[in-house]
Amino acid sequence: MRFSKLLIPTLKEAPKDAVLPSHIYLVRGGFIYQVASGIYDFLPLGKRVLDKVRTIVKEELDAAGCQEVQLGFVTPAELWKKSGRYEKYGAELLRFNDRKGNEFVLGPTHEEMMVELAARFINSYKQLPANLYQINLKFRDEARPRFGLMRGREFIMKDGYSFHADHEDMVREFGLMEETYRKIFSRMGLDFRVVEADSGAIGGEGSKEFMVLAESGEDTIVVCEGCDYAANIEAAKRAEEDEVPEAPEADLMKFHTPGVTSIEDLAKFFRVDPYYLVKCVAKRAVYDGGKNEIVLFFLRGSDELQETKAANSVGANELADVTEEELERAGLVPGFIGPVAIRRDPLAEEKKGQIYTAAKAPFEIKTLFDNSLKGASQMICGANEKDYHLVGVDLAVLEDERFDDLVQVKVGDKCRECGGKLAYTKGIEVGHIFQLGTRYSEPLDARFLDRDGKSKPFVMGTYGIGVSRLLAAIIEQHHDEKGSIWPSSVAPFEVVVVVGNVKDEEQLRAGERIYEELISRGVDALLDDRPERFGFKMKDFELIGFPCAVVVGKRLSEGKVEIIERDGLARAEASLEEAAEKAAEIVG
RNA sequence: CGGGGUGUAGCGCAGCCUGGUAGCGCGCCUCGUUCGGGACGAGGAGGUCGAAGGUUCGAAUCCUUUCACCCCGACCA
Repeated sequence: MRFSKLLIPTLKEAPKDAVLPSHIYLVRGGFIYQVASGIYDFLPLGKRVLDKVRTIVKEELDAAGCQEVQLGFVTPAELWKKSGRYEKYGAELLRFNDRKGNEFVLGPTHEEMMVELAARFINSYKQLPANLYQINLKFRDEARPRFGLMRGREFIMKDGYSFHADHEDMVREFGLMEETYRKIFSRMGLDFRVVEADSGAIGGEGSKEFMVLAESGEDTIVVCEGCDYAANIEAAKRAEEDEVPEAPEADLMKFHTPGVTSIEDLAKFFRVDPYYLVKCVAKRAVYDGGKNEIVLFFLRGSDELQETKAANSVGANELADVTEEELERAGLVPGFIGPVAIRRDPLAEEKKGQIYTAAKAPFEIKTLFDNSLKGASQMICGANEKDYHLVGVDLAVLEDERFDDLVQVKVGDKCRECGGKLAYTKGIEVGHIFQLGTRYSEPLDARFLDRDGKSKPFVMGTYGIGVSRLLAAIIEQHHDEKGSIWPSSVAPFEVVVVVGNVKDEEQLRAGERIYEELISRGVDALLDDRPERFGFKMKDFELIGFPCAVVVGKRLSEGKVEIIERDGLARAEASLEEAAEKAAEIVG
């Protein structure tokens, strides 16, 4: 290919609306162009990279025994209604009618369609297992698309679905896909972590995400400094703390705490560690069909609520904030909500002094407790009365209440695997694999006839890769202040042969010769034969980020050319004869 | 969806406050000179000033409405 014939509109200035390096360099390098919010055109260079990424994904999946198919992008709404997601998916699902008034949606994911396909053609256990995938366009009408290809509305995704006769076989395939994904991302030169993940609205039992480590990542992941443990913060767990702060000592009693409502103020007021305070987080849990209720989540004052865990725990689709007015209407006292009420012990009435017993909370609202409060004693909590807190509360009285893991792991918490320290890091989600089970096959009635002659729903797994997002993720990890630095495996071209001055016949001929030799060696090469000045072409090489440049210029008179590696910009001299070989070595 | 911001030539911007009929840099076209780090000179093409309505003799500029895009947050199989 000749640079002069290719449409590569590089830009000297960054588009004003781009903030991430990947976005800036993809636009400046002439890879992509924004058409509308979250929708991009791929120009020749971008398309080449996209195809290379796509090819790697396809090669590895095919090697793992998967079969590529392609499903319709426009899908009948009927299928979505059948699975119950037509309503549930919400505003992200772009709905529209055709000329006859039939309802359709633009596919944001294809569980429904793929299950339908499997149900139609897979009838027997003899056809199982099967793993079908596609690399296709998706559309999600995101509330807030951003960061170029990182979070688009229209994007390319590889989505795969496996069908099995039993759970065991699905788990085996899940493991195979994890291995396959590791190979795929390694081939792209990515530094990534496989993390335990929340299953989200798609449901399912086991789920892992593939996170490319990058500061600009939108996901926070928890990693252990001592072992391999890594998890999305939405799913991260920690070991129980064994070094706890010294407990305050007090008998159960009501304490006047005028205006003291925040955990911070309470800790100061009582001079106790927040570990001994009971924090209440009130949320409105929203369920299918818009049903909702107020739920109170109780945890230690030293912890924060992890909303995804909390929502999963009550089976809600989402948790919304609750206003103080709503709390008051529900009979609660904002700022002084506690899990128990206090009442005078009637038997103790006659005795001197004040003796109380804690009882269940005086309200009929769903409550959930974090595991760390199980059997906690010497706690301080709201008294459900304005300006009062209870001290010396023993939560053992809550034995039959519902406990669950609700807390967000903090930096410095202890690892469950090895006891090491947990830390935060940022990641870009480029892959996600789920053990789905029968979540879709059941409602969509996708069944097969098993060995024993019984009809059973498929046991499924589902596996996704954000193909277009990968372009952004790769640049986030491979760039410098001059531009992108593509790994050879996905570079738009592996080597660019820069002719210093095309009006110099000798230079042009030498450049063409090296270019031809590279091509015959199977190297994906580009000849920069544009009638531009030397510096201009070098800037483009650095901006676009071809892994290697062969510069044919001034020193050609001595039979020498220059070979520059993009990563680090190290230069080496080579004779005209050995240039192609050396360049091929660098990108090989 | 809440908060903030921006829309003027392909890109980046000035002009707006204080209304008088649109300008700069880059890019693009032609010619010439240059030719190892985004060259120089001369000439040129290109804009319903996001859209609609209003005020005014006159609106890029003032007022109203609306749309698009970006950022922070909420949300995100």
